[in-house]
Amino acid sequence: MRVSPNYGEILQQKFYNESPDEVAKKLLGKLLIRVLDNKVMGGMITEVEAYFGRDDPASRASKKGKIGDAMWRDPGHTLVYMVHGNWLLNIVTTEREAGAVLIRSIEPLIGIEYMRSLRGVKQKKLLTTGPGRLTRALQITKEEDGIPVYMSDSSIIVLDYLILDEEEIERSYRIGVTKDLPHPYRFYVKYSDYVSRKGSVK
DNA sequence: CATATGATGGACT
DNA sequence: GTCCATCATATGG
Repeated sequence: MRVSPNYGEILQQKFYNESPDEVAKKLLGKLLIRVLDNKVMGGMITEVEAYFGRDDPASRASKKGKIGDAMWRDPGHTLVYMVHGNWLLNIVTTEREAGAVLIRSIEPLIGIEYMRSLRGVKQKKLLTTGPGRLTRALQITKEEDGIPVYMSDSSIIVLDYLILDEEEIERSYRIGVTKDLPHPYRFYVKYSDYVSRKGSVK
């Protein structure tokens, strides 16, 4: 693990213009920033999942509807939609193929008390570990759908921070999907406590 | 309009 | 581990 020489800089749009699994791994260790009511909150991305276009039975892009259509948006834009009563935050990847990265967990670093007030939980661990918990702590809803995360005046931004080595990244099958691919597409920071579930693929 | 379906979370045994 | 409240979509009558 090392700190990126570009620490603190906004990741450019081209960062997202790769396959979902590549972008997912690269996003681990980066900073997710949320600006709301002249306040700032966020933390380090610790857990993500990659979703592809066609040939991915778990992806909404393989089905009809506006969520699937949105996965053909420009890279680096948010994609927010509701599942099981929770808003889920994704970032759209490649311009050529449908795909997105689901942000599942972050380690709270900035504006922790503000996030706590929005979530109403005592434990820091329960603040932002889990895709639904994360969006509630950062107050992300349909209002935040389609935002470019590479623009400095956006309300959701991703900044450069850490660069992780391969061996610091654990992988497993995606959580909660009914039909998964025969390949692990969930990635998380191995030694982080801020991960919704541990466990790897054999 | 009615109902089924989740990329979930929280309460509970 | 199990159960079920949750609610935006999709789909069928």
